[in-house]
Amino acid sequence: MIAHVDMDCFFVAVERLKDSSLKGRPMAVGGDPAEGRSVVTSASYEAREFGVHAAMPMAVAVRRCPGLVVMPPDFDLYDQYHYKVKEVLNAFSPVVEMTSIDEGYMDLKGTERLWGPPMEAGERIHWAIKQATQLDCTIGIASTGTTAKIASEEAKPNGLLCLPAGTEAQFLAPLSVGAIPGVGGKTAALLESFGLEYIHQIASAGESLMVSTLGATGRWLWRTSVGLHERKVTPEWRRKSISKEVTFRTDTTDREYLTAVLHILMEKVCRQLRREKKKARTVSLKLRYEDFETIDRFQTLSQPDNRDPSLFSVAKDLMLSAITRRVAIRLIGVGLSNLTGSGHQTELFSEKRWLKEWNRLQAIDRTRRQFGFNSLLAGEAIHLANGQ
DNA sequence: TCTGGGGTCCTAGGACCC
DNA sequence: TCTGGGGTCCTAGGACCC
Repeated sequence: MIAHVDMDCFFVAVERLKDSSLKGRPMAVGGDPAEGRSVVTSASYEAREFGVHAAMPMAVAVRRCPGLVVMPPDFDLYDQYHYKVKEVLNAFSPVVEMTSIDEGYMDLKGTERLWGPPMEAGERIHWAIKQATQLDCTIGIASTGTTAKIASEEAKPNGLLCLPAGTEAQFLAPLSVGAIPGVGGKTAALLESFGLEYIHQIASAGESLMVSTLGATGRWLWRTSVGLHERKVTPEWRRKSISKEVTFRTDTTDREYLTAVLHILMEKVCRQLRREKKKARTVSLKLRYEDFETIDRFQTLSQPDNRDPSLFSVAKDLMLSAITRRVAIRLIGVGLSNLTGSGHQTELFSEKRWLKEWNRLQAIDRTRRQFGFNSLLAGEAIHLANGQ
């Protein structure tokens, strides 16, 4: 059996540990509404009663819920609690996969002798998390990870739902298709256009009909609908990309400004790349125009690299050729993917210049760790750091 | 009402190779 | 004249998740 553990209103709950006067009040974690262009990251149940939910523009949230308390996110603290939760889960099973900051899967196979049957294990885990963090969570347990996740969603908040093997389809039947992880608004609307509104309707449509109309998507939808879709629990997660993006307070057409911001973003992304001892072969650039049209441009290099100057020049060229419209830009982002372990063995010996450059960047990274990011900024980024 | 930032995965077409 | 089939890599776009 697989357990899915999901922390309840995670960010809000952690904020309330810091400041207990926030308990019982409608609150949200997210950007300051006065700063504009921010969004709700996490909303308390009290705020949800006013129609406030995650991803809602903060300006709208404040309008809907006068008196909403807004706290800025404190990701370092959330990270600490994330690790506490992970430690608890690891004490119960060797096969644990945290899939985000506030949820994870664990395989309960072989834990019965220690922790009892699934329901009992679930109770112990629930209690242990509360002891270790003072936080509430909800646990779903089922024969597959996907069904377990749906179960935990249904059991919120502070719940525990264990589906005995064989009862999955019966549990899933009355739920709407949107309860399936991976089915968002667009897919739900598409399914509805076929007359598929509830999970049991997908189940009774049959596998072959689902496959013939929706291909591979139809297959996993059908398998999910009858509780057969497997989701493996894979403990070692490996990051596949690193990216940074910013939305401007005011849209801009100024290419020098865009270039300078791009430079800062690339420095940050490269710093993280080197910290993780990796190299990247693909550089990506993202732009969002003021009308929300969003484009991506990619370039894959023949050799992986981790130095900002060369990666920046690729990103800059991508940006200059990507800007084709005369519309102002609201967001710029840069990403690195096709990551490999830094594997600098060959170059290290064959190319002295490369080695020198690498050592220089290492020194810069060290300085920044000590004195903060803005203590060193190269060329095009400098005027921004000087408080423009 | 006016839309963040960090990610993953899927699809589809074109290039290229055998 | 009409023209395979499969595999892999790359790019662009989109959906989705927290």
